[in-house]
Amino acid sequence: MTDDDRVFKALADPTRRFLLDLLFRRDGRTLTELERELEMTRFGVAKHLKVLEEADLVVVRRQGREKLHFLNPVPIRLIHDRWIDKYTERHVTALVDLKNALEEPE
Amino acid sequence: MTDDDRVFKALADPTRRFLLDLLFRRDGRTLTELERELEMTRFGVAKHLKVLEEADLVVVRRQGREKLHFLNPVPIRLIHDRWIDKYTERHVTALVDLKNALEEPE
DNA sequence: AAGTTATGTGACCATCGGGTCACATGTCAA
DNA sequence: TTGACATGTGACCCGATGGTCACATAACTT
Repeated sequence: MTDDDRVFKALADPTRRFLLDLLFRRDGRTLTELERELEMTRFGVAKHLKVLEEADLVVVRRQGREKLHFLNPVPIRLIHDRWIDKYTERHVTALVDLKNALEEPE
Repeated sequence: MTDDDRVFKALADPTRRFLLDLLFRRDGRTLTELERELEMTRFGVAKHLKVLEEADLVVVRRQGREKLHFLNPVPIRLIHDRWIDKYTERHVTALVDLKNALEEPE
C-alpha cells in the first residue's frame, strides 16, 4: 500500500471526513471527546482514527493516558498539487469563488 | 450518495487516479485510447470512467461514436478548500515546497 | 490497593466494490 | 447494406472494508 493510496482510502469514508472536519474546527481532541460527536461505538471511532493516523492525515501526541489528535493538512495540499498546476490554479480558484458567490448570496 | 461522497469514493481507487493522471497530461482521449495504457479489459476501464464522470471529476463530449474525456479540476480544489483555510495555506505551501526541495535536489 | 477512566487488539459478520464476461446498441466506411 | 469499430448493460465472483463485541493493558484518583 503506497502513501497516496493510504491517504485516498482514508478520505473515502464519510465518518473519517467528519472526524477531519471536527479536528479542522478544533485540534487536540481525545478519542472519547470525538466519540461523543458520533453515533458509533468507541471501537469504530478508534478504528477510523487509526486509518487517518496511518495516512498521516492526523498526527497524535500522547499525554498520560490520553491521546491528542491533530489535523495535518500537508497530504491534502499534495492532492491539490497533483492535478492542479500553477497555471490553471488561477482559473480554478476564480471558478470556485464564482460558484460560492452564486450559491451563497448575502 | 452525496456529491462529495462520490468524489472521494472515485479518488479512492489507484486505477482511477492513474486515469486522472493520464488526462492531466493530455485531455480529450477516448475510452479505447485510455484502455491501451492500462492492463485491464475495456469493461473495467469503462466502469472506472463512469465513476469518475458521475463524480464530475471527468467531463465528456460525444463526437460521433467516440466519447472524449476531460479532467475537471474543480472538485479537487474544493477538497483543498475544505481543510485548508486561507491563513494556514501559506504555511502549508511553504512546508510542501520545502519537502519537495529536500526530496528532489537538482 | 482498588475502582475508574482512556485506549488497544483480534475475531467476527454483513455489505460494498473491482474486475470480467456474454450480449447489445449505435456509428462510420466501403 | 454489410462488416468493423466504439461504447453500453447486467450478472457474476471474490476480496476488501465498516462496525461491533469480548477481552486486555495502562494510567489517574481516592
